Amino acid sequence: MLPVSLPVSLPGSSDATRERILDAAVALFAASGYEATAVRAIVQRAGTNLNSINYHFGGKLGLYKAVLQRELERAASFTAQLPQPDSKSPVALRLEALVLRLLTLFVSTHSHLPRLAALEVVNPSGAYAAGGLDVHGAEQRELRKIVREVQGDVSDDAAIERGVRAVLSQCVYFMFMSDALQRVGSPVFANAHAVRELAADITEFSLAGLRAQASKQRQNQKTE
Amino acid sequence: MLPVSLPVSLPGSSDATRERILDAAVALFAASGYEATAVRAIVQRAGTNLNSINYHFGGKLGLYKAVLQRELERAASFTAQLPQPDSKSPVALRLEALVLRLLTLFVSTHSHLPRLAALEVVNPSGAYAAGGLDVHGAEQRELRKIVREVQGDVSDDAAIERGVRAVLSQCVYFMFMSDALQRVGSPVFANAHAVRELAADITEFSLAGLRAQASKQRQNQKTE
DNA sequence: TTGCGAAGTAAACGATCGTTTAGTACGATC
DNA sequence: GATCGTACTAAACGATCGTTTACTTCGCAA
Repeated sequence: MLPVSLPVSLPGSSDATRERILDAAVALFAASGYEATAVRAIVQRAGTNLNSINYHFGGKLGLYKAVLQRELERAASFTAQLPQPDSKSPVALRLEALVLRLLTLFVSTHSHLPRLAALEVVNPSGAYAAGGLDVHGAEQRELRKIVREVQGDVSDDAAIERGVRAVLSQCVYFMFMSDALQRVGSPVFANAHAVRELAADITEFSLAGLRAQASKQRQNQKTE
Repeated sequence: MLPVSLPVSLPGSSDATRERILDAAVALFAASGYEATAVRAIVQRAGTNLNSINYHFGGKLGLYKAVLQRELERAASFTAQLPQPDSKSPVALRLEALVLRLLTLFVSTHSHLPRLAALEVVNPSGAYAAGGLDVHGAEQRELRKIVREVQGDVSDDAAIERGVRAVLSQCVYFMFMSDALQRVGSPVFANAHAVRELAADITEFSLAGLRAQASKQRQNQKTE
């Protein structure tokens, strides 16, 4: 046998090492959180030296921030290619597209981001900005718009907040619970079709809920 | 000055020391989770010796289990004195009472349990049984019953699961988010009145949602 | 009075943590 | 060809972790 250089797993250049570390780190951070993950475990998984994290990322925290940034970018580019109806479409359709977008952001089948975000929300490490809730800022703004539209004339700030919370809570639920549900054995969303069905169901449920909130609000305003 | 024995902060008997440790531990565990909490921090806050945890609880894990058990018992005795309408009351009333019970379980104004449970769900320590989701087993069973009742004739297992998930997700939302919301500055439920209003809103929203799910189900069955 | 066990204290142990320091290999540059 | 900066390696450092061991105190029973 000729001493050929192996095509895979070679130390490679700096960029390759960086990527290997990032790949190992995101898996471990997502599994156990920032504090509970040891840098020795990361470098062992990545097959690099103990010092490589400090060399390439300036330390454990720097690596963690790099991991978060990469996952955020990946998630953004993933949701960017989702269908996005224009603002003239019926509300029901726009709401369903938005719910699907949120679910895609929150269900951790292809991305580690939901898991990392859940860990950050429950136990913030400070690497996220402030509260770490601005990940889906654009989605939340659009949701507010849709809710106002459904509520119609009786819409005020408090009513909008109630509606947004009701819809959003059904989506974030999976960010926190998808791993726990899988752990218990409950069926989790294996394919994109199941996620679309879930989005349709949440939309159905929420549209009726929002209208009920609005009509209740209309009653209250009458009695005043 | 006579060498009088100080009336407060005396080491006291064993039971008093145990309670002091438990009080200090539950606050720190709830703040940072099991792993991130140091036993040295607990004993410092409790004003006891470093070895007191191993002496009274057999170790850090034993203390954690004792903390969980005490919080579970306290929460159970707290929700036990909540209004519970009999099974002949209208569904809307029973649903609202159930939602209020769930919210009381999940909003961490008077108890550390929701916070501990959120940390356990996202990052299980193993001290909880299996997945740690059976805390509200009785409530979940009753919710299933109510959902079936609202859905009426079109109710099957999958439909019930969808309904339960929709209602439950709006309640668990606060278990995970109440601390994060407070951190961001969003108004959180200071008094029992606000929680009751929230329960009424969730009930209103969910009842309409459940009925919409059922009528959709009815449509689907027709077209088959 | 003696002995004993429960409660509390002080000190140290071994393990693990993230980081630092020192040193090597090597291609590019002057 | 000497020099420099990049990538990588190996070893050690200081701090912190949970736990263990040895010891003191003290009420109570034999």
